Amino acid sequence: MEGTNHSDEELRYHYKYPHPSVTTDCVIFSFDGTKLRVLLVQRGIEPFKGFWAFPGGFVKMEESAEEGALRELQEETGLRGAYIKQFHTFSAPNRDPRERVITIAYYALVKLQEVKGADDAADARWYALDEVPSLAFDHDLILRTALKELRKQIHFEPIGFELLPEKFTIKELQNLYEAILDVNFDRRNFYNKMKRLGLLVQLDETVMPTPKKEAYLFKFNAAKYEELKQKGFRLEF
Amino acid sequence: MEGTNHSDEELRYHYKYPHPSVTTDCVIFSFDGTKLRVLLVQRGIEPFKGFWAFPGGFVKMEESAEEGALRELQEETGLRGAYIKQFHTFSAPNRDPRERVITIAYYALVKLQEVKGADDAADARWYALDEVPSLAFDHDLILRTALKELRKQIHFEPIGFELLPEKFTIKELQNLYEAILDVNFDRRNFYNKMKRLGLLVQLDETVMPTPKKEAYLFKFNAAKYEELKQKGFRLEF
DNA sequence: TCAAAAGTGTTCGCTATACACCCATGG
DNA sequence: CCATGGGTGTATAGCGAACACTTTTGA
Repeated sequence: MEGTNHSDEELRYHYKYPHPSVTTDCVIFSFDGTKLRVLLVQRGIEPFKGFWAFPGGFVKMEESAEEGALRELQEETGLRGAYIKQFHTFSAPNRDPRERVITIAYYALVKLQEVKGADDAADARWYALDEVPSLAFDHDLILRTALKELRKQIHFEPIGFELLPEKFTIKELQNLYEAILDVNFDRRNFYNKMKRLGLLVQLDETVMPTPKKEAYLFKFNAAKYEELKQKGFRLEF
Repeated sequence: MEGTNHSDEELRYHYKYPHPSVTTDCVIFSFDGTKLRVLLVQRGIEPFKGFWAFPGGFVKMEESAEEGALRELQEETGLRGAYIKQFHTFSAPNRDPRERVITIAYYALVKLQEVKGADDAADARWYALDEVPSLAFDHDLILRTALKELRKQIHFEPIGFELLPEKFTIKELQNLYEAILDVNFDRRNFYNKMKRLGLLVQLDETVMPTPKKEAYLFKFNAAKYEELKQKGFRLEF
């Protein structure tokens, strides 16, 4: 395919061989306290007009794909320097009907309360995982792949904390792991395991998540994590 | 950068915006019984002329990146359908001094004895991991990343078997895992663990790896692996 | 005073780990 | 007959999983 439909004057970049377009797409995960959510934007133009898709865009010539993904993330959520991870590059020849587009896909983990303001755009919405509609292009596949990689990743690194506020209850942490891995843990075993790992610091503060009993707040022990990482450890869930 | 230095007639592909080149690079691992090895090819042209690098090439417009990687693998080793896995896409703007090149990197696991014939090319050589010289472009980084991902992957899937012949001794399997993970296991514990997992089938055949005592041959129990994968299991090493 | 949520243990069985014994073979 | 390598076992400690008791609070 020789470029797209523009007049000749606009086609200022010439190559001996055909070149694909390269984009980044960003699967932005957040956690609402109960469910994992992803940020989708509604397409205003064809193809797939009206369909929902992940935020994304072309990789600029002077930036790396990761910088591009961070730029997309910032444009969409206002966040700088959130956790992102490249998880797969999608390159099926006809994944975009217009021209050959290869997309380098990232997932991002953001704290919902840090981004709240930015989601008042009419064309952007946080979808719970079980409410995600059929998506544009191959974005269904991208989402499935992102989830699979997120679940793998969480066995090696405590990335769950990227989705929680600074201070959180054990219950919230458990809900998060259950939402990501789609399993149920025994409350008391989860507590014991976390205690043994030493990745949590119990604070003096408490909150009343329900009007029944107060619950301690915890924060993530980053120092302990770095120490464990040196020795090479495994998170088990 | 507006393409490379060719006469205008040759530059038949025109785009409104600059497009990067997209290549695949293939880190081909094998195992010689003691050490993990990677296949390197020596560059005949600038830049990095004389340096060693991973086999790679442009992704054709009608093939996916994975198909391109399989094609590279076949050209270099003669093997069709070996195990390959995409592990990262490298996109630093100046990773190639000529023009913007983004590379989708795969690692392949091949059985050395199936490829023996193909490595008589003067410009290709199997290097043991601790003998790998300084590589062209960012291929040092690519190798480090490939190894890291291979080590992760082996915790979830028994990909080690892709590097061994059909029939092998427990000792060979242990050597392989030790080479990949760069650790040492107790011979008897390794044996017990493998036995419990049920992923091995002991054959009636024996060999004499050393002139001391005969050793049983085993083969991989693929059916058992599929069964375990259904239930969701974890390989521990 | 009772139901519901949260803090904190205990017990049991399995597995990782450390370690031991026996057998076969070549020198 | 002994050194070496390989097959197979056992004891212990620690963790995962199942399960219990207590406390606090609002209704």
